[in-house]
Amino acid sequence: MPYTPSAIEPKWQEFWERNKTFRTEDGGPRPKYYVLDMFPYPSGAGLHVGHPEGYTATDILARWKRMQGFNVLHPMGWDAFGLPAERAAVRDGIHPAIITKRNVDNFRRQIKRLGFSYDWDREVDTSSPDYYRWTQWIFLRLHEKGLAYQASIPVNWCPALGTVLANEEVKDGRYVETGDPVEKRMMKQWMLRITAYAERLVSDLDLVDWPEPVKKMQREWVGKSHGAEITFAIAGHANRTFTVFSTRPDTLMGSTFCVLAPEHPLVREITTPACKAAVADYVEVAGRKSDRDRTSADAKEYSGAFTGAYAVHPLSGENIPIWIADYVLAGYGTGAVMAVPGHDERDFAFATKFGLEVIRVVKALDGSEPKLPYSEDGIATNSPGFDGMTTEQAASAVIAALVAKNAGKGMVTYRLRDWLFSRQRYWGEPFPMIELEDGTMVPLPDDTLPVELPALDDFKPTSDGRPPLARAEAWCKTTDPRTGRPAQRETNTMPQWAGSCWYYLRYIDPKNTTAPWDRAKEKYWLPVDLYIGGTEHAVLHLLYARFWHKVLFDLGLVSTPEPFQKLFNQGMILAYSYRDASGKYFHPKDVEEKDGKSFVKGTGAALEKQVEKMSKSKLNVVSPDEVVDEYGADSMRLYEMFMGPLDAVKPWQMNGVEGIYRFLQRTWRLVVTDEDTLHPGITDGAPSPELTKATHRAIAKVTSDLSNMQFNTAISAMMILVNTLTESQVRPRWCLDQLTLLIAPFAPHLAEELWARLGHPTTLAYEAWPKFDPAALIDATVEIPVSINGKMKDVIVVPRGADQSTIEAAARSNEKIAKLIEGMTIKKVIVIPGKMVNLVV
RNA sequence: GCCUGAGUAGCCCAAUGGCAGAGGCAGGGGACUUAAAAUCCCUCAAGUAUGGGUUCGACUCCCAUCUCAGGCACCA
Repeated sequence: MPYTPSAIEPKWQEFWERNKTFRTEDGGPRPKYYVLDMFPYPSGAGLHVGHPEGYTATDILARWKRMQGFNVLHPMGWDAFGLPAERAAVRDGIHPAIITKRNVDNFRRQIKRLGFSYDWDREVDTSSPDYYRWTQWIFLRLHEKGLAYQASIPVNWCPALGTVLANEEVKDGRYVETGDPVEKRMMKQWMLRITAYAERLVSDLDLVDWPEPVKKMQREWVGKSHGAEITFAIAGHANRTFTVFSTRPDTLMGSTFCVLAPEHPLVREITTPACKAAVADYVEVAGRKSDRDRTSADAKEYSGAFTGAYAVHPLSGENIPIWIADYVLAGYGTGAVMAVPGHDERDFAFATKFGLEVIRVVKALDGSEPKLPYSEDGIATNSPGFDGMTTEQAASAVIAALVAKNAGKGMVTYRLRDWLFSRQRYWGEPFPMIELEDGTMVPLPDDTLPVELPALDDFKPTSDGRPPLARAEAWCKTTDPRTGRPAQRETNTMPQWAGSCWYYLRYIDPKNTTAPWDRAKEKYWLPVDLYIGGTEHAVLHLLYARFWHKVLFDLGLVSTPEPFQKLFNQGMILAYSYRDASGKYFHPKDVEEKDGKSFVKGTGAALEKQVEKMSKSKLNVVSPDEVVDEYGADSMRLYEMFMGPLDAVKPWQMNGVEGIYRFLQRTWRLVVTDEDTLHPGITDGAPSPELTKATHRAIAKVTSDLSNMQFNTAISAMMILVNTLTESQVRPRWCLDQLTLLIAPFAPHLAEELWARLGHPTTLAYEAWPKFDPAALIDATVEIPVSINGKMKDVIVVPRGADQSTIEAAARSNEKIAKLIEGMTIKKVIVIPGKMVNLVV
């Protein structure tokens, strides 16, 4: 029988399912290994080939670790709450739960076809009441700790979506997912006090084995900065002060004016009558500007208005003017800055525009006076009492002087803001909170959970702008279970991030009905040993999940300070797309390529070929289904790993799959003939030295590549072994067994089938991983390149372990080399035993 | 603008500072076949983005530049 994935793959998938081959026990003598995928949002479009990239990598490692004797936890589930299902529900009039179930079923089907060794008994679904009951439970713990609160704040309101968005979801004034514009609105919202964990979210990054760029992005997101808080009195307003934050307190003596954000609460009060009109105008204009306009990079045009008021410089006692300008952000720090135009680009640009005084208070370290604005560190100057000090010394001295005058102190601030945690949506976790008649918001007791979503058939916000849940009037109207008094349910829901903040914990104990997870099981399984997913979650998901985990840690509910010990980001898979001169895209099946150029089939019109992100509109999406249909799951898996390093961005090439398919066929034919018998060359005898060595070499290479997650080169090593065995008419069973075990994590269906045909009665999922003998890899002789002036000229063969003089003699007596060096003086000979010889002439 | 990462045959990609090639695709040739497909065998090809530097020796280390990808961008 020729290699027929469509026959053997379903067979083994059924076998694994029927025998619960991959069911995981919680505990036992084997060491544990928890390998986790970032679970998918089950979209209506189904899987594309990017999803299984990470899943294949984790599956290979999971299978490999099992063969190495680890107790492996490898689960899968669904991040099932979310906006797309709700929008589809509004559009099609179908309940989001039904849409979600349909999508989940499709995702599960697609994933199961790829033969991943998940323990499906642990599948979780964040939109199931059994799951979100515990999401609500964790929210109550956050609330108890004072980490969840309501506040009326300016929020990012997205009119197109009819909901607010977290700061992280907005970029350049638009929703990052859809590009819909976002505007500021004051609203009462649930907030989570993630800022209380800012310091630990930064410092604990030292505890984990994550890619440096991701750590950096998280550090920058938290944005820790050291400096001083400085209080300014206001001339003529005896009881009024304002506070600024500065990272450069050493430049305080160079502060020639102050700037408040237009929204600063003091603006109205301190503005003098003469300036009132101009200031009011400016506040109005600034308020109307969108975030996008206010921060757009090209709009380097500074604007502002003078309030007429003066601040008292805390050290010099001089009066300096107070301006307002929208380059000072109301939401960051104190919403006010001391302007040091000599040493800050923005202040400099502003001072230039409005003719304000600029003075130098920092010289370069070499004493020179670089052009202003000069924002590097240096030596203080023009700063009575601090002259001659370095930036660092001056900063501490200024802080000390401020402390003495009770006008400031050293301070650390963070860019991180509290997390806006409510959405005006239907398809999310309801808050387990009720509002009493007196307006107080109180938590529901744990034993009333879950607060289930009410049945609705219209998921739009109400006509008066309240969230969809407000439509469920009977549901909203409730009583306080403690007092029996009437109450209203909270109608906001949690954002999609909520469910994904703790799913890795639920996998540990997914069926527990009395607790979110069992403590002993948690202690056994955590932390996650390896977490693989895309870079798109480098900040948001990972920061939120770490925050929740730390809260749970402080509550004694989890035993590790960090949830994910090692993180790895897979690179994105791109695809070729074809576009004609007018910009119209063509599907690859309508394209033919000739001499490296692309043409439309039929018409012959010339096309541009480029590599782009897969997208429907570019007609370049590849679905795993089509690949599995044509080549099988094993080819799909192997090709995804063979394309290149896991973390590289790389283009999908269908004929690359073809090459992999051919490799698997060759592997198959080593063992099975087209007549469906065992290959006649298979023997039980000892393999030849050559085949022994080739096999040991493959074992060594695949093993070390797997430990470094270098799947592409591991596959290459297996190809070499297969090619070597193909050349041989004698096929020692030992070699074939070893090869089958090596390939098992990568192409498990093929491996199981060959394993069975080679006469093994049980699954190879728990067979011991092959061991190699380092001695078997050593050759009796080694080839050593000989170069002259660093250019390789010939190769000599010497016994392994030959000493320098032997090698040098061999090199000099080599016919070709001897001829080349004839008549030349050898200035120097470099011999690295076992490596090379270099003659310098 | 700033910070990362990456540029190696036509393409995807390998190479502890020591023979530029492991593997795959595509191309060429051959065997098998009535023929084709499939299969098997053989084979072609770049000197590593560019310019400097360190070294006996550089794809690898250092500096500058270019291109691409990703992240950040009034955060005081």
